[in-house]
Amino acid sequence: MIKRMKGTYDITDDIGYYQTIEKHIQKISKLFGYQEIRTPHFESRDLFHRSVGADSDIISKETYDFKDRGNRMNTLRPEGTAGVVRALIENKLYAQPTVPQKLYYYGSMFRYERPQKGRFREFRQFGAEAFGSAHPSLDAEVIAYAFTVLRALKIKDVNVHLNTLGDGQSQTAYKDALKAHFKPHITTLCQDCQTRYETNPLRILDCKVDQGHAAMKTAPKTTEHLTSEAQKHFEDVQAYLDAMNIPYTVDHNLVRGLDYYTHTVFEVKVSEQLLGAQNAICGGGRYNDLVASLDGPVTPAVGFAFGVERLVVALKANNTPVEAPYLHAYFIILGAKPRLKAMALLQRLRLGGLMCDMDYMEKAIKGQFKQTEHKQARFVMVLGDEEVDNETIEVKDQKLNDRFSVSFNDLYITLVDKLTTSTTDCHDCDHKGEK
RNA sequence: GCGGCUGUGGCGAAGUGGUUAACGCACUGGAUUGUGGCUCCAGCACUCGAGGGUUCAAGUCCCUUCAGUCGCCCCA
Repeated sequence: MIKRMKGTYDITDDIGYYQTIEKHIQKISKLFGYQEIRTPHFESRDLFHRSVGADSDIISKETYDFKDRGNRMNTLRPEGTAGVVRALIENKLYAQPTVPQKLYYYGSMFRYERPQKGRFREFRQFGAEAFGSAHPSLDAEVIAYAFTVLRALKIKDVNVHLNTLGDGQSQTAYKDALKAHFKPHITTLCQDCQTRYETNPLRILDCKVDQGHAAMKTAPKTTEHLTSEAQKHFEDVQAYLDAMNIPYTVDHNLVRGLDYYTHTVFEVKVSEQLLGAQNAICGGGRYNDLVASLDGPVTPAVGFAFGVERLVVALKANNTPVEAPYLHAYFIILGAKPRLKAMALLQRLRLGGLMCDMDYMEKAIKGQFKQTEHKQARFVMVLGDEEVDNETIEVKDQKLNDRFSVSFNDLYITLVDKLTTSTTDCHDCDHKGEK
């Protein structure tokens, strides 16, 4: 038997969680004025090397690369920002009259990693990017946008961690200061931190092993090396967040793994109880230099990305109700002539907007009734020769535990009437009940 | 790339190296029934992730491998 590839999975019973998430994403994105963009699942390998950073873990050991028959080097996208930026430049979206350009995407990303809770090799991200404005109010809007999505999904216990990396000037000054600070302690740091010292000294700050190390407490803070503009930007972002009542905590140890961030960075975490080790559900920040570094015009930008699988885990732990399979009506068929009639009735009801189904297995009546339970049908009808001859059928209302007879002619209007006047609505469909 | 745990029918889950691999749910057929839902009867794994090995004998021991799961690194 051929099995699915490591780190992939089939969405079957959980489809309701994804549909719920997708529905809310579309709705909230419209509220914030963001338009969907769909870009390819694979891009030139160079794109990711130049955007995410060739030295980053994602590029150095996690990409799916393949050479195609034309000898082109392709890479399955490991994240969404690079492709969106490429599309912005290639399609000259930056020149469009609506500014800033506010875009969102939803789709699969690919990273070659060991799977664990909330982590897969093919996984989905929902992300947003806003281009063209360096104003701190846009940083705050993007964070509010992410926060509102979580609100809509009713995910509790979320915590927005906020930090600034400053502009390029601030970053080099800070990195130098960090290296100078840790240099005398280097031999007492953990193995990972010793390599981090060379590759990315910022990462030493959020090391779990050296958390309690004495040198950690006295380490210089990002804020101490900010230029005055960068400092002002960070304060303004916070002022806008305060004005919008978005809760956050400033976390000076927050650094991010992608190379392109400048100024604001943030992460949304949920409790570890819910998600385990991978409790960062959303990450993002400002990247003012990326568009230019990919040969576009100088274009400041800010964005975020959600891990959809992690949202699903959180939703489940939260017992958030999601859409479940449901039918308005089910026909139980007894014989060939009734089957013919049922097909005709079914088509009419379906065109009228009712979700209907019937037996196709020639099951015994007992088995057919079982199906009505599995498929959660509100109305159940038994269609035999007698019913066909009389053009009348008895309908069982499973919800109100009621039964009544109607002619075939009145069937549709009667069912619609019942669906729209019952005291409870009939799940998520076009026939909402009046409450 | 590294470490822990796990791998028995559609699902859950027993199984001190020794006859025909428990049981529950689900499913199928039948009895009963006011057209099912309760109850009763019957059926449903030549096989224990895969491949080797030890043994008279292996689901049970050993090795290899694959997969799942959780953690490290890193990230969503």
